Amino acid sequence: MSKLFALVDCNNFYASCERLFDPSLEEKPIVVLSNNDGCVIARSNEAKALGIKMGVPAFEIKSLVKTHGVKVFSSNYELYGDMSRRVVETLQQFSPDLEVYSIDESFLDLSNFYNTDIQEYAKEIKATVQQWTGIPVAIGVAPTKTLAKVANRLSKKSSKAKGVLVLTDPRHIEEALKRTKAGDVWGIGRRYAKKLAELGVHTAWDLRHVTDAFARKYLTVVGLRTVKELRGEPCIEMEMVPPAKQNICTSRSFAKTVGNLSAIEEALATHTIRCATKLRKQKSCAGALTVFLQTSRFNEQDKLYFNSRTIKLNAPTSSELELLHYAKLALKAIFREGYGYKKTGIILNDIVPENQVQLSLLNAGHHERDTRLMQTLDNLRERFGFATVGYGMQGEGNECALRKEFASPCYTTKVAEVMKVGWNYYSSSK
DNA sequence: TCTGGGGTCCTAGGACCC
DNA sequence: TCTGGGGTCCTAGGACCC
Repeated sequence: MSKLFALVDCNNFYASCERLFDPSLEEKPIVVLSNNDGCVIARSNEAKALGIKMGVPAFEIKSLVKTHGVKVFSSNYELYGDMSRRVVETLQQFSPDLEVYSIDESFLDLSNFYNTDIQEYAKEIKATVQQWTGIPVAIGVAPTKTLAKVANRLSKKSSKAKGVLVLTDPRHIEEALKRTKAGDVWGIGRRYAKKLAELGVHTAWDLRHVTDAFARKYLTVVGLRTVKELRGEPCIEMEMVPPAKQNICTSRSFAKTVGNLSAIEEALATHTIRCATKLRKQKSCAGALTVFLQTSRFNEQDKLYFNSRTIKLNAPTSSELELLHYAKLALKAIFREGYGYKKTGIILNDIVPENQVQLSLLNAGHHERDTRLMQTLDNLRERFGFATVGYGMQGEGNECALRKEFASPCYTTKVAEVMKVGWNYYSSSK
């Protein structure tokens, strides 16, 4: 039986979310900025029409913002996460076989609907999401995921499609691939697009017709899969259950450069706690951690520095007390006086399911006590917000604090009662 | 002055083993 | 003196995604 996939993609997702709470923003240019209000990561159609490009630094669009009254927002990931969940819940009404591909995209397996009027069905999905969540979406439907991506993209560009495009007829597929640049195909990035152009492959239609050997040689087995998918042969399966992450990372840039160790320690402690929380959420333990520290990539006069340190743990753990202890050691090992640092972060590696961790007699007692404490902390943070419970080491200084000049109002106010546990809790009690 | 954050997969090459 | 070949594991680097 033939396969059929839909890709549902939220239009200008973050910008659409911000617009939801303020109807006066309808048809106004909106941009959403990255952490630290650094660069543009989402734009409404009106902002795109002004020529504001994805990823440009915020300071470069200042005059455009002023002259055209562009509404600027700092990013609010809690809001976007919440809206994303509502969109997914709505989509689940239409097919139980759903893959959440990213915060604003989901694949639906519609193979069982092959003989129904798929165009009408897709239109109904689009209208329902709009009505239930207020988020506009575009839908592409095709026999493979890669072709569904192509369809989705064209559905937004064509005024006739109005956000819904079904590609099943071979003549329509040919037309679509001829109108799509090779570099706009899912899996073909900037480097490959350049290389392909040098080899005479310019459109998705060209790419569909390269030989397997050519694809394998220049694009590896991954690219070969892409080429086959363009031919209509499904190679990329639905992933209904997201696999556990093999690496978990938390990092942030500082609003200003920072030179002293204790301020960086505070920031790293917060990153470590966030990272450990993600780790426990997927019920895993980490066998190693990597801490990195770097100066700005952009400031050419200043001395550049990047360094990282990996520490293997005696046994996999999800205790943030233990992780904090080693993160601090790793940071100390790579910190050098005399630099203006811009970013630090932690990566948890060698991740295993928590129920696979062998308890040695040595760490068993510690482990049980830590596990109970971590559960308590997770519960408190879940109920009252992440800032509820911290440690002395996180400090109150905000030398490394994020800049968020354009935050939208906080509709759900959180209780912020700070309970302090000493920085030395772990090491002194060991 | 001001430039994000968080992931995955593949390949080539070196170390090491028999 | 003769100096092979196959396998595994690990890591760094490069490519991609949103």
